[in-house]
Amino acid sequence: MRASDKAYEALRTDIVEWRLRPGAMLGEVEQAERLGVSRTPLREALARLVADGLAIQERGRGAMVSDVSLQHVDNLFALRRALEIESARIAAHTADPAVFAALSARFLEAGRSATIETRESFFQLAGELDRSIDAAVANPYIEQALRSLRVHLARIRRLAQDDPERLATSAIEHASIAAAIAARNPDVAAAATQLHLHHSLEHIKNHAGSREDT
Amino acid sequence: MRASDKAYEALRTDIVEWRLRPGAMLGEVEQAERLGVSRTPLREALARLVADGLAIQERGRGAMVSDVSLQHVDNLFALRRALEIESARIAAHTADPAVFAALSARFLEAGRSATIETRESFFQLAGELDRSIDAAVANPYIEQALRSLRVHLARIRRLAQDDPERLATSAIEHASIAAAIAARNPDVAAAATQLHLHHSLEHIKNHAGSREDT
DNA sequence: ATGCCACCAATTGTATACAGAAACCTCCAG
DNA sequence: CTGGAGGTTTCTGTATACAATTGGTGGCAT
Repeated sequence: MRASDKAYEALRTDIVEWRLRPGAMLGEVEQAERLGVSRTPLREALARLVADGLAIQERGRGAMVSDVSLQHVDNLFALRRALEIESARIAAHTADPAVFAALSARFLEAGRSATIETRESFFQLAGELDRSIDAAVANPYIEQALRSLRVHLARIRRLAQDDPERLATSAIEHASIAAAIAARNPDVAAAATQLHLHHSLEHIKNHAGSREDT
Repeated sequence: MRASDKAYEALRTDIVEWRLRPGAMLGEVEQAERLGVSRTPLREALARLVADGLAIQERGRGAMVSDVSLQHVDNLFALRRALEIESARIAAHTADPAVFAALSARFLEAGRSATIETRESFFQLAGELDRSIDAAVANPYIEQALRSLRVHLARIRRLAQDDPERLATSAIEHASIAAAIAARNPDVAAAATQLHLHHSLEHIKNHAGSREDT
């Protein structure tokens, strides 16, 4: 693996998992020494982070971890609506019903046994649905836009305080999306996605947690 | 201006305007000498092109200008539908009616006097509409996704053989979009955008030109 | 006391030198 | 004549040295 890739992955993970907080300065020399690479590959990594929108370049002072606020969350969900609803629609046209029927069943099962311990496995299952939709959409342009979007979503996930109740509801909503795609019904798939996004956003806005942990 | 920015702009323009054809290899040393910069900033420029999807990294052989085909056009328009329809919808909620009413009138005027000579001024007007919608949407995430999209659209524009008739029709379609936004009617704005995209895609697919010019 | 200018320190931006890896060509063997 | 292996060559990937720009700080003048 290239050193620049290693540096990029490390920095992105640190930012997404809030080890590098918004506003933190990313000095080239400092980060290069911390990650054990030279300034050249680290510079490339920083450029990619800026392109992703995870950092912004502060002229003369280096790169800074970009800010997150509820206003940003609204903006992010507007993009999410545009991309995910259309993706669900397309997937409902092209998907293999068996794959999504199976996913739907697994979501229903996850919804029945939702506790705070199953949180990680639930997110993994949601990731599987994402990948299955990507595969059904089969559109590299949409895929790239979604990949960029999901990085930001993973970062603001920490803003939401997930309780078992919300996880269970979310699982059922995911199950509905998968079921609609399996049924090859684009309108229902779009509606289920829109409903899920609405509830998800409402939950974040109503249960925005403080950031004093970690 | 930084040397890396200069190299990026130069290469992007060369690719968008088909001076660098799909499949062309972009050797670091060769391009660095051609553009009069060192390998380090050129490398950064190449990384940005790869991130944009205008080039793909060929392991061991450097970067290659990415391919364009009718299949890619379909994929690109699927993303365009997702982003532009939602953008039109949002703009119809927030826009200043006066701005878009004026744009609509200018599009109608452009549609009446459409010749092959007014082609460039028409594209400039379309660009103004894009920027006005961006300003109304006021969403950096969507804006970035649209910016990336428009680079690809500018490249495939050369695939379409624009005749005065299509330019006139397109102007009227743009006028409808602007008018719907001015009227603050999201559904009509979305419908007008969808119609425009459909016609635009149909035109490209039916009139795909050969690429033996320039 | 406050505002402005100049200097200084630190950080980014660029260039070049070096190392490692991959592709191509050549030569040999079957 | 064809296939494979080894070497050569050219490329990318990395490190480091140097230059230029910028932000901060201190002093001076008003």
